[in-house]
Amino acid sequence: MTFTFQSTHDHSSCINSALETAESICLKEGQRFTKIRRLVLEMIWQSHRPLGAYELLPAIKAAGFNSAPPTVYRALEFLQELGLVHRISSLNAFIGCPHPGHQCSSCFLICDQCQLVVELESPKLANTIESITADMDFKVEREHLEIVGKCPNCVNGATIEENAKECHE
Amino acid sequence: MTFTFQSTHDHSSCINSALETAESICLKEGQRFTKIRRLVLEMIWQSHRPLGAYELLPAIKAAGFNSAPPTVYRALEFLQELGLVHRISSLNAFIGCPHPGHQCSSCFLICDQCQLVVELESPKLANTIESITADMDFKVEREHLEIVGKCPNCVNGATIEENAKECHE
DNA sequence: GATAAAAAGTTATAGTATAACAATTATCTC
DNA sequence: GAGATAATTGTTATACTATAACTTTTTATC
Repeated sequence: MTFTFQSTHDHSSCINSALETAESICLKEGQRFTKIRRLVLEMIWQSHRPLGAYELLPAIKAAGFNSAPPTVYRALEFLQELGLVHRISSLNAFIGCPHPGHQCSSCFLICDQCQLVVELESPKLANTIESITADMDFKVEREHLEIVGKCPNCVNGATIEENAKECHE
Repeated sequence: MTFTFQSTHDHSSCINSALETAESICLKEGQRFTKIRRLVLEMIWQSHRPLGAYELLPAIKAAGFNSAPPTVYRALEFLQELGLVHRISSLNAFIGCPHPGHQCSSCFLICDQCQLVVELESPKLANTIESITADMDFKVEREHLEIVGKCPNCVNGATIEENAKECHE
């Protein structure tokens, strides 16, 4: 079950399934899921909050790898190209994709209080984009919708600490 | 008439109307439309391509002002707060808003070949966002949709130079 | 004109990302 | 398995983007 802000959420299964999916996608694409790449993806999936590239460096160093910026940016670039990770451009930060391989237009719901982010696939959004661009000959290659606001937990008065303690650590 | 990738487009009227609108909005809001702010807005409206903050510095310097980064970032922040300018986060660049004051959800059509950008208001997008978020208690504060691809001119084989020569210089 | 508030000047630095080249490791071919 | 090739990682340096903090100047208000 994909994370959608609910507290009832088995996060370790998020991590495991993300790693397994990544492994099979790499296999299918003939790409190597190296230790650094796996480590970076694992770090990113530690939470449903986007992480900055520089926040990943300590873990890389701790694991005994070179921890200069190119190391992490290379891994992130690789993961993004396979659709395993997305960059939230307004935050200069990266988050795991819950449904890599799907093509449907997706959007990001970003809570500006607790920083949790949910990615949703939306056929309706795909339609909207299609209808916005169709009558003007614009050829869409990719799209990125960020919706910023308050997540259900924060709307209902959860403290940031409570939210952090829940599933989405 | 708002710019929508057409070549038949009186660009000097774009600039003038943007500056006049800005002036009246500042007046209404009790804000000062200082020379630096006007200059920055004018520079941004020189084209329908987003400009990086550092690209604005030479013009500021040429006009006799201090051209350290804070100067331009302050002006940009001011203009953004009044809705006169938007930041295209995936490009770290800024573009003039063609319809400041309106609230309807807007999106950016970004040509990755000639760099022209069109901002469109879309009630349909507003609906879509509403329907995505409504049934999950997410309280929307703002949204930002970037659609990247090829604009009609580039789809139809215009060279970048041709496109640059047109209205949207 | 004195005072307060806003804007702009100035210096320094934080944060994000990539270029370029060297060294190492994995893969492929024979 | 040895050598050639390609992919990955190490390493150093630097470019690009943005803001903090404090000073000076300008503008508005009394």
